[in-house]
Amino acid sequence: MAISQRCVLCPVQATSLCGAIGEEAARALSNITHRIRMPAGRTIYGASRSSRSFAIIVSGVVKLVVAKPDGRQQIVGLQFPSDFVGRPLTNHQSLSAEAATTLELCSFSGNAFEQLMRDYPDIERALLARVLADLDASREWAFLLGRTTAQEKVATLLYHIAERMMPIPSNSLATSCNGLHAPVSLTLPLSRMEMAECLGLRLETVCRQISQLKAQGIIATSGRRHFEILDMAAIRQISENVRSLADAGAEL
Amino acid sequence: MAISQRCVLCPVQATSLCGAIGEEAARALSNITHRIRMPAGRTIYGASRSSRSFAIIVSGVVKLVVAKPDGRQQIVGLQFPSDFVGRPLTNHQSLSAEAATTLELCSFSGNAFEQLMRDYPDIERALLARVLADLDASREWAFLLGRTTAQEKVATLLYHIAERMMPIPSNSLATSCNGLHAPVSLTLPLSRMEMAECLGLRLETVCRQISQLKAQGIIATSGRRHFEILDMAAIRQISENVRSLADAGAEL
DNA sequence: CGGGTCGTTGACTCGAATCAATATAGGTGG
DNA sequence: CCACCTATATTGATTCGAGTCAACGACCCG
Repeated sequence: MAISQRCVLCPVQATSLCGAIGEEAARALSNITHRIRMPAGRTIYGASRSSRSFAIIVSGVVKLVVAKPDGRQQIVGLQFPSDFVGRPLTNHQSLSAEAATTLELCSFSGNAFEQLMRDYPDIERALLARVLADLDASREWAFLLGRTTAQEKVATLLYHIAERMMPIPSNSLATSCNGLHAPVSLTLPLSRMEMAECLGLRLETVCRQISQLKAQGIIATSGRRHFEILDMAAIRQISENVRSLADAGAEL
Repeated sequence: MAISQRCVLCPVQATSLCGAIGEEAARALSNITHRIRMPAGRTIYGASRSSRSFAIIVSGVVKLVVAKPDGRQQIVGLQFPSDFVGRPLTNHQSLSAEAATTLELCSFSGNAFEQLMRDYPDIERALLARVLADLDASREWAFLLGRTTAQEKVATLLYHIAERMMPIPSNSLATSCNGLHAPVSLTLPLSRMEMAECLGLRLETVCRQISQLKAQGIIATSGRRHFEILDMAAIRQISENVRSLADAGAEL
């Protein structure tokens, strides 16, 4: 048996950390995991909660938030299914993680996981690879925050989310949009307010940019969170300067 | 002999990656390193240069830059003495690293280092710890870019640089400023333009904010890059919302 | 000492924030 | 199932901070 019974049906097994480590390590890891669900809005960890546990996202979206005493806050990362959530090797958290949508997590104790990292170097290696990718993504996002217009910010966020929320062939988005305009349909995991918090904008500005994209016939919306990208090429073009190497696999 | 002959005099040995790994690993690492110097402005690595090598900064400052074809660019990180420079575990770079000042590096081949990581898990562990700290710092910086005024940005940058450029007792800054206003003197490793690129501002805006801080008697300048922080408490206060856990050791 | 880069200051513009009013979605209870 | 109610979202009018364009000044080099 290659992978544990309980993992064989897991939809993210192949693309998550567990799929990047050896058989033995994967089996050891599966022994300390358990599935948990939580509703949107729940805080997974933060400056307050010090109980250390980590997780892999099975379904749903997690937002990483930097919040200051005066009320200002900035979403500094989104984590999607197959991403790792948590901050190993420290006891104090500088940011908090919240469920943006209903979540299904494959969760495990922080201490047990850190012991496993010591026992199985390939777990540590796989985590290092993910953290490095997160770091690249975070720095790419810094460019977005510092150097782009509101229009580019909103278009880029839509593009990134579309990219990560698409069903498998992970790069179907990049390829499909080179062909003709097959409209892409997606349900955003974020409210307008949360989009604004991602982008360093106010929610009114996000609204106006969305309206403008609609007026240009580039996107269409129905309901509050359902979007259709009618002209993927246009979205790509608007955000083109922001996605230098995004199609190479960086997260968020 | 605890550490190699050539490392025993190294000023950053204790605080860099080499100081966080075992004796045997440190000796193995010292065998593949060599000191190199380079002038300010030199590109260490980037989308163009694909020759993979890594380094630990002995003296000087490195800036990590995201640059786009249309000329916009954003500095997404500063690395100081004892920091690790390079991007292991990938072949393509999404950002470039440039010498902000004259540099002295302890450099080593990427392939040799990655082999060493496999042989000595504590090297991998130490690198993971550093990358996680960089990730925290990068996310903290995202808050700065997305949610603060020009004034707060400039004050925070000055504070961060002062923090990292201070001679040893690493946290002398935080403590000394709780006492009376012992003016701190520092030479910035950045031009106005580079400060602006760090902060997502224009250089004129950086100038105006510096002038304003001078007018308030909080800082004084002499020459282009020499600064004195006359009122550290004020600098801290202006940037207070930005440094939630900065004193806990995050880099940049 | 002279020239050129870098830094500073000023006048004006513009994009996003702010303040305010209205509209719609989507859940709740009747 | 429908009408209501409240969150959320949208749009409008205005303000304000930072950007832009331009001129001037100072530092540092040869």
